[in-house]
Amino acid sequence: MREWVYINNLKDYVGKTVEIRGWVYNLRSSGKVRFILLRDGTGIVQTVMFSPTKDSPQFKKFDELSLESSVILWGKVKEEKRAPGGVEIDIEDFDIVQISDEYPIQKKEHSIGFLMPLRHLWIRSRKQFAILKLRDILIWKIREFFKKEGFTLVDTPILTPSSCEGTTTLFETEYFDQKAYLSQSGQLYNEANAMAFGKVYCFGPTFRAEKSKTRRHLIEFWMVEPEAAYYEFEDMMKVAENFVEYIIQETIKEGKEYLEILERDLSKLENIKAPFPRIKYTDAFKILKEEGSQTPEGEDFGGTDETIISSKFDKPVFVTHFPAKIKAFYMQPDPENPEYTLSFDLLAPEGYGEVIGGSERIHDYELLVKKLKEHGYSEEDYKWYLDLRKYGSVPHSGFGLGLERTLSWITGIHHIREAIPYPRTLYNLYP
RNA sequence: UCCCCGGUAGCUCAAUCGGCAGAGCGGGUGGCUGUUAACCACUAGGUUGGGGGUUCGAGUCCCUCCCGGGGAGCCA
Repeated sequence: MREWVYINNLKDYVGKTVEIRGWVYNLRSSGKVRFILLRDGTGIVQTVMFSPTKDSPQFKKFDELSLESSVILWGKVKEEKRAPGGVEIDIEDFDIVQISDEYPIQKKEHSIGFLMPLRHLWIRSRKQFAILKLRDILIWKIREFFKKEGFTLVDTPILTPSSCEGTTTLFETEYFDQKAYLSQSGQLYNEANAMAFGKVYCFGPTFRAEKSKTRRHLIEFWMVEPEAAYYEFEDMMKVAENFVEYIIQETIKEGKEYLEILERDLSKLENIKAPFPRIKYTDAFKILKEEGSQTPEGEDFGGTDETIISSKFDKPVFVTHFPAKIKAFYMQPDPENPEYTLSFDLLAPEGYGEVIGGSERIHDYELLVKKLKEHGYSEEDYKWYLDLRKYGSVPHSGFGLGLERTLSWITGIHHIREAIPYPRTLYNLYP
């Protein structure tokens, strides 16, 4: 295979003739000068050609080009202050691979209703490209953290026989002659895995058939969920804050060039260092009442409530000890007051809301059976899960972090649908 | 599911009290030796989301349906 050079490496080739393979990002011409802005997935470079006559063969070929046409180009790399990016290529020749049809996305504002059905093309745009590059970096940093901390990746199934939390928001599908459900969380399997491997995590897509229609919700989203045996409530909160500090700081370090494209105010992120403030649910409600929230105590917070609480802090804030009746059946009751649980949410600043939900899990067999029944689940369906409390049960804790919410926060974007390549939202299943 | 806003050229939008359907961008043609979402000139481009109603006359008012956007609830 013949070798070619990627645009992000061009500065190493100043003075040399290189081959570039890419797509036309923009075209400009001014009499006897022609510019092709070429993009190749690693960056954009301006290329230029001159001709004393306007009907040279190269100019004729240039005039055939349209936006997003695919092109292989040869030319000499030079430093050029006038060019965006600092280097430019003097075109020696180029081959057209394919002339693009008239490209629907223009270099101007478009409505989201226009762009969403063109998502497969929209991801070529600078901002969308930058967001998805940061997603890649963030995912690697998440894996890196758990690798360093001695957690084992143990994958959990996507097709599952029963629910993890509630049944109203499950996607049901046929599984030969049975019913199966798309996973909402790998947590129950994580608990089994933690009893085998000690410290584990799973990381994959999860599905919630919620009819939610807000900037913080996706139908299909990615969640990373650690779970550790012998880790109690406080231990897991420490993991959570160290984890968040690590993935934020490492991602902004490695993803600087993309955050610049997005014009993200980095000072707000550089401040995200553990430890994070903690506030009990009941105390959070005192704040909410002072601020005039209408949410009745004992209920879960609304999105605006989360924003009120998080605006009191310049770091993410833990809200802890939620009432048992609004939380999942498996959460360990607070020994000081069993109406409450050893649970925690982490609220991100700047209105990005809940990015983590976690808890210590019930490890006592009798108590877990009692809670299962109270929540109306069948003991039969959870037989395997109950086994974990029969064969060497230990205290254990875990949490889940929503990837797209975290990425929205890091990138500073307004709507979560841009934090995943192909968002599944209430009304969007295409493309 | 509920509340609010919207649907006019390929795109983003305008159209005063109900009175000739318009602009910018994009497309096409021509011009320009350093453009930065280039610029200049010319040019083509319309079932005003569908159906019904009121009126001499409806993009505009009324009814209804469809589609989109924003928010709420629920959650990560």
